[in-house]
Amino acid sequence: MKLERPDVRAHVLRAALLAIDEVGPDRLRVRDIAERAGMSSGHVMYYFGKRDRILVSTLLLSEDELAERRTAELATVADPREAVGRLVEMYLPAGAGDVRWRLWAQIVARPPQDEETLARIAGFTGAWARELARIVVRGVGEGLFRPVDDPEDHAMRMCRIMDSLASDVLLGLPGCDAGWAHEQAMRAIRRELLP
Amino acid sequence: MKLERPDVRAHVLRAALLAIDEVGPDRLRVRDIAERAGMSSGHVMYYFGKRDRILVSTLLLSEDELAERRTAELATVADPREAVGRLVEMYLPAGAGDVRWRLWAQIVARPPQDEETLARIAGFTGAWARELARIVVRGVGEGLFRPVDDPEDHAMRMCRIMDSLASDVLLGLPGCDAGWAHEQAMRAIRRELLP
DNA sequence: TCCAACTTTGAAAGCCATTCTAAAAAGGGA
DNA sequence: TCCCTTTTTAGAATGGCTTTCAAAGTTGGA
Repeated sequence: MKLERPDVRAHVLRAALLAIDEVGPDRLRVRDIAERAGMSSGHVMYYFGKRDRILVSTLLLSEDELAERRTAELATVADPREAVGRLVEMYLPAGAGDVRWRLWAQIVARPPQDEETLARIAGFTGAWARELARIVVRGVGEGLFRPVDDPEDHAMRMCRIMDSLASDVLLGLPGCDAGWAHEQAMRAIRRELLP
Repeated sequence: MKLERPDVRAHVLRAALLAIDEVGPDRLRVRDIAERAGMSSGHVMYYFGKRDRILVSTLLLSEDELAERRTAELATVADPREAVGRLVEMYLPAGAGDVRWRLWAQIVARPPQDEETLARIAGFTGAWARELARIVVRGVGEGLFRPVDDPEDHAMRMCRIMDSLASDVLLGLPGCDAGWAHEQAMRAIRRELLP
């Protein structure tokens, strides 16, 4: 059986996700990926050209998948209050080793240059904010939340606060674990939504 | 003339700051620092042991110095409204290449393990928030700002929003330059302070 | 069946942090 | 001042990892 070019890429990215989970994106060697994908390092390079591009592509994949899971899962939550909690839980890192967030950290430390990738990255954060705004609007409509003057703006600010909380979790600052971050985020969000 | 041990370290860190400004913390080679400090690479390693520790120490130095400049400079600003603007300007990156922020990004991507360093890092962000809170309290006292229920909490949230804005600037997301970040930060802060 | 383009491998090149060796310089105590 | 010990310094050796390369293997179409 033979895999088409895009399939091989996807296969490599899954291997990368696995490998990153085990060794972390900073210590990740091309060989770690190649081993897990069952191919040679040179072969992986043939498909991606640069180690960095593997990381970026992996983040894009991971973020794409999470976005899908997000919309799917949030669709099943009727209560907006609960939906906010669920979104926050999905957005924030599950711990200091959270793959998705460690990838983000890596990308920020060494940002891609090409405009197209940057645009996609911006799109991700925008999508999260819009999703949150949608939930808030629904909650306001149902009289569960206090009206917000600009839901998009509010949502964006909340996502920004969560970004920073995530960063503290990743750093492993004393007392800053996943539960703490969730608590902090919820407090900030509730502050504006509940009187 | 002979430099004492701590002086040599400081000398190296200044060289590092210079070097980082020129090549960026990610591409920074130990040799880049050594050259600029007028010593051999081995010698630099003798003092720091690991390249990573140079980066961490450089961030700590840079952050210490900025904290000093901050308190010095803010003491000269009478109007709290102006002081807030000044603080925001000092906090946020001056551009995508901002040394201090690129160092932060590097540290988050590869966090130090030792508790003492982490505690110092946490201290920095705390100090920023306290400084902002102090200004806000003063402004409230003078009747310039709307009263805030918990100034520390407000300040921390604002700093978090700025962290995330900084990250967008560093990434070089389309439209996210230093001016944009300043504008966004000010809007978020004013939102709660001005009615 | 044969050719041209694409895949795949494993080794070579080159770069860099880190370690090591040995020389040089300081610092004291007699 | 003269040794001896400790610290500092330079520069070369090591080992690991990305990236490049050359050659062998496949595929698909003419």
